[in-house]
Amino acid sequence: MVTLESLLDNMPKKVNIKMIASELGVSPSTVSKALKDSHEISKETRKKIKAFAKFYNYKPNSLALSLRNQKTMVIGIIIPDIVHHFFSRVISGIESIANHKDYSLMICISKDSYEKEVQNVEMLTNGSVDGLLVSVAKETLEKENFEHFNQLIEQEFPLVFFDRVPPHSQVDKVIIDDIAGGYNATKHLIEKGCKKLAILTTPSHVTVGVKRETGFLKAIEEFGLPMNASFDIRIDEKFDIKKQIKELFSQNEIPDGIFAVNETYAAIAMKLVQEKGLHVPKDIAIIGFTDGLISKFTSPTLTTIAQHGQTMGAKATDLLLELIFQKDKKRSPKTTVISTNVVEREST
Amino acid sequence: MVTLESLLDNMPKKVNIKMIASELGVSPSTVSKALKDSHEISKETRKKIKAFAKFYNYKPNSLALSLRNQKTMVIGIIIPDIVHHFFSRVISGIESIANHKDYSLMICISKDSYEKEVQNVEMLTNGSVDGLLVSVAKETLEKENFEHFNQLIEQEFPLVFFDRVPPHSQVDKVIIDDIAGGYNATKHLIEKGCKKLAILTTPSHVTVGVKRETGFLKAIEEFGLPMNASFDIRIDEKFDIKKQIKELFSQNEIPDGIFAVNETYAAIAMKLVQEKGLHVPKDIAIIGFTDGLISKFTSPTLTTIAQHGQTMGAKATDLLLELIFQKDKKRSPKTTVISTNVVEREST
DNA sequence: TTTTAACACGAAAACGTTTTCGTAACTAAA
DNA sequence: TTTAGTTACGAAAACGTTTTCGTGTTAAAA
Repeated sequence: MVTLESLLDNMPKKVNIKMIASELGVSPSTVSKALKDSHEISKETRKKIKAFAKFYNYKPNSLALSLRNQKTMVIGIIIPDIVHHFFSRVISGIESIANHKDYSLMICISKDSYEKEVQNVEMLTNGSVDGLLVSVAKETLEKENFEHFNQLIEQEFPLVFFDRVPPHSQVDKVIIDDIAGGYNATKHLIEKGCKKLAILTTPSHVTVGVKRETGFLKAIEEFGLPMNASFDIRIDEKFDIKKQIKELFSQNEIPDGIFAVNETYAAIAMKLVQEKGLHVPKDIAIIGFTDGLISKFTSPTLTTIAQHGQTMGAKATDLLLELIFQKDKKRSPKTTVISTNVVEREST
Repeated sequence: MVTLESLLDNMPKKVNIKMIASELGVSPSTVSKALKDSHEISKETRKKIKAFAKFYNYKPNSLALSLRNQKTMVIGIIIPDIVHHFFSRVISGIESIANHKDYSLMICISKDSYEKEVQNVEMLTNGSVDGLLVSVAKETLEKENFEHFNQLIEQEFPLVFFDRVPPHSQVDKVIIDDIAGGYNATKHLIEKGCKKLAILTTPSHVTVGVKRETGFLKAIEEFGLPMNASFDIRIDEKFDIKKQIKELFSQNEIPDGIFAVNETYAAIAMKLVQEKGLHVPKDIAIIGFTDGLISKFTSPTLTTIAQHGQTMGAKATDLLLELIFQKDKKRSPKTTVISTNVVEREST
């Protein structure tokens, strides 16, 4: 007679339905049905099979399930960088929704490289995931080559962009209201009495930088302030950031308010201002853009525009799941805008 | 006659080998072989099939491949939290190695919950990944219940722990040399002239906190300094951190040097010291533990013990890949220790 | 002209599931 | 006693690959 213990010894690392079936002298179909409590199978057989399965800690193989069901319960993510507080927060937001609906996450990092992004897209869309969440690599935005995404869209593959999105295209996306953010940041500086505003921004292919500057210029114009061209610094991260920001203070006239389109630029600018012997916010007020950690720990603490990365991730996931479920229906792309708000601290 | 264009219209979203085979009037086996350039297939047939496949952008389905080859080329990761600079760096390190060897990443977040961790382990080990990289949840460490991992180890499932590892167990792991780190941090403070040292640490179930304190105490003893019990603050993050740190300054005697076992505690402590009207480092020197972002932007900047998260991720992945490849061979568990170093800034 | 070898391909099994369909055995109704 | 209806299970196909083995055709050697 075969005891459970002797079976234990014979059983290899991981049991599957076939093994259970042959050990119990039934067919795989019977086991499968029994484990799902199908009334096609007699009570006693069900009980026996379930007990056996539990004892050997049987768990269905997810690859086989995915192949069979034509769905993986996995969401793919492509981000430029993971060592970035904003993106971590987005991922956290994605995870909270995904986890709640029993989806797992497969994360690829493009390192802002076009080639890597293409590879990642190919990798993820060959059956591994049910849908894709993408924040586009800088290099891709520079090249303006979105062919790899267009293919997916043609194939009606569930795809949602977030934060860094392709321009002018009809796609599903979740973005920050960068224009309003830039506007509000600038307005905040103006309300604090600043008259000579500078902006630390990104090269023109980075959409978010451009939009924040648009808001900045809008406010400047609306409040009738002059715009000094040399107060418009576009930082190229390929070179030394500090040096580029220093340009701002090497002129005969210096600003009394600085709007930085991200936290790092703001923090570096603040250090430089202080090194110059000037006081923040008395001599120069500074406002940043992000919801990172740094702002809370600088001296003085940094006023910022909060981006709500977590919300962005959650919304993007909601939208993606919508796409996954009503895959058949024809629909027009949807854009969700996340609004920002000023978090006032000591630097303004 | 069937033209390529007319086929295009008929072709559904994603082509597979079967479709190619039937369109071209050959068998699936022939297609598969042709695509691998097998000399079993004639040159002309090969050329025809490859052209067709390329035109329709055929890519093999990875689920089917994984099922067939019994390997997924995916590494699973379970971490307590992703919005944490250290863990992001570890992931970045993992990714760099994994990517280089054509592995992808599947990331789960335990949120420091035991239950979630168990779910994540089950999810990932049902065929989805070839190996697992785990940093254990706080709750699991508290409960000291590692049954879910023991099962994997019995099954000889490739598994490597990093940073937060199960204590006393015979497992493969990569850890920071926390004792040496704590020792060196303390020694650094002593060399800077501090005599009354305080430590901001974690509850005793968090191994890393305990180890850093062990190093701290070792240095204290070695240099013959007194240890004031009320200078040993164990912070429980369930309550207000700031309030707990304040305890340190509410006594009649206050320390002249503080060792914080992480960056946040250090930064908060520094703020508090300054609020008290005291000077860092003149009145009180502070050293932190981490390689986060905050340290570089506080005023004064924070001296820290660098943890090299990226290196940790890379080493853990190296080890895991080793396990995956020599899965058969019996071997004894290996522990890799990452050494730390003092990064001196202005706070000491 | 027969045997051997090379060539070019197809059939089938396998990876681990689920589900549809078929059917043997038994029970209940006609 | 025949018919109809359950009950309880198994066979087989399907998801998309790869690979082993077999085989019909042709060309070269005997």
